[in-house]
Amino acid sequence: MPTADPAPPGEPRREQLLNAADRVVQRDGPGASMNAIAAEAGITKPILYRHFGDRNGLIGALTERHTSGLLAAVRAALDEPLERRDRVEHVLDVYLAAIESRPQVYRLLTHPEPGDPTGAGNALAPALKRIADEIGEAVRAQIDLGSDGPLLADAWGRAITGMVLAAGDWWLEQQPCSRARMVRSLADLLWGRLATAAPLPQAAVPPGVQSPDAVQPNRAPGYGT
Amino acid sequence: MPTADPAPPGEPRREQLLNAADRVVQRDGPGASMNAIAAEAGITKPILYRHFGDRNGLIGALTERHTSGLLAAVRAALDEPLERRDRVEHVLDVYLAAIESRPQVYRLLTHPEPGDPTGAGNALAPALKRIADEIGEAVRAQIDLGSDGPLLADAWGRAITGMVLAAGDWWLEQQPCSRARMVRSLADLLWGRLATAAPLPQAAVPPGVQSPDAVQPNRAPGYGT
DNA sequence: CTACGGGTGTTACCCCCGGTAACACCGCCG
DNA sequence: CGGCGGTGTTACCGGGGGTAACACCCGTAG
Repeated sequence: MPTADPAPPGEPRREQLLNAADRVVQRDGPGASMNAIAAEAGITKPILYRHFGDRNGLIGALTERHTSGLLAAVRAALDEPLERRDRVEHVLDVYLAAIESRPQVYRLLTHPEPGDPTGAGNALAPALKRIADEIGEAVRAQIDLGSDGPLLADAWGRAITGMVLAAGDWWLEQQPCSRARMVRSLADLLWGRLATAAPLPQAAVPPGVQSPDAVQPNRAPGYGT
Repeated sequence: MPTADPAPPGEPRREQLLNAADRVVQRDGPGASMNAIAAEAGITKPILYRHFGDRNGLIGALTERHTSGLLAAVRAALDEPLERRDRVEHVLDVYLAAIESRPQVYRLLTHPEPGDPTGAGNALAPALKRIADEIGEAVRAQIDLGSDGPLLADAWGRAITGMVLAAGDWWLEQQPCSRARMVRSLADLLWGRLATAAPLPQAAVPPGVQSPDAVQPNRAPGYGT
């Protein structure tokens, strides 16, 4: 009994398939099989491959949908006319709110399939790489970091994104506190509270210690400063 | 011609198999197949499964080996009697040095297989979770953060680990600067340089703006502070 | 000497996954 | 009418993780 679905023409086939894929991913998490997605769409695999080439194509198209919203929200938050601390908190809040509202989608965006044996650089999924670039761009445009600017902007973009990824993952899993408090905690970290907080008494460093042999580079050819 | 290898008894079988697995992972990266590992060891799959149960068992045993070294190094760096900034830089340097010296091992530790469809919390691989705990422990023991201490320690442990993971990944891939400079960049971020650096002129916020509607929680039931 | 048990090893198989080839049907347009 | 593009199918391939069943060696106990 083929053609059970009259195929509403208002929605092109591709969109239908993506919707089906979306449903399966929401249910089974990332790693949903092509068979499962095809079954959910009421069809068989080859059609999926015709439309999307391979699994990456499908997942890519799927993530693209969800990424655009998150990315736009982050970008907007980065350009908000607020004081710097408030702007940073706003960005953090936008991200945490997004992952809180749709955890499965978030997992799809942040934990792509790992398989590829080539090179490195898989810590950040494509969607997150774009966020990292966005943050780097904002830092470069808004903050004066002297001659180190370009390097710091890129490095910090990755660093902050990874920080929020890991912390957000943990927060989502454990729910140890409210979102607002999590936002403040992370902003505090970025604001150097780790550096300025008082030491605990018994942990005080014996006075006179400065910086003996710490951080002696034992490898790495000397380029850069 | 079986029993080609006289099986040196000084090294129990299990260690031999792990060594073979190690070689394959160094060559093929994580995601090396059980067949490949078995072949490298000169045997066939069932023996591997007898010794390690399943793939996770093998990979687990393999990571455990390498993790212990890194973890011990980080722990030692965290307890170094240095000024706080130097201690943090030392920890960062230890991590970056480790991933720099053996990238494939590092990839194995940081990017485990992603497949599991259960819950969330996969952003940090087990090895990194342990590092995160270690950092949290150090923060809790060494720094006075008032009543927020426990929460901040755990959150920051994850956050810092994720930050270094993502930044380290990028640094390893792009090699944009020396290791020492990367260490300084990240420490600068943790030291609040993002907060204190001067704004670029054209990005100045119109005076009078304070913190209007930023960070308005639109979801999340109100627990926590 | 025989019987046993544990460790080592094998072949052959199962199921599922991603991906593809080959073929079939419908409907539209020249 | 003939094509042609889109939708669909069944059947298959190679390779992945994982397992069942069988075979061999060898040291030890009766």
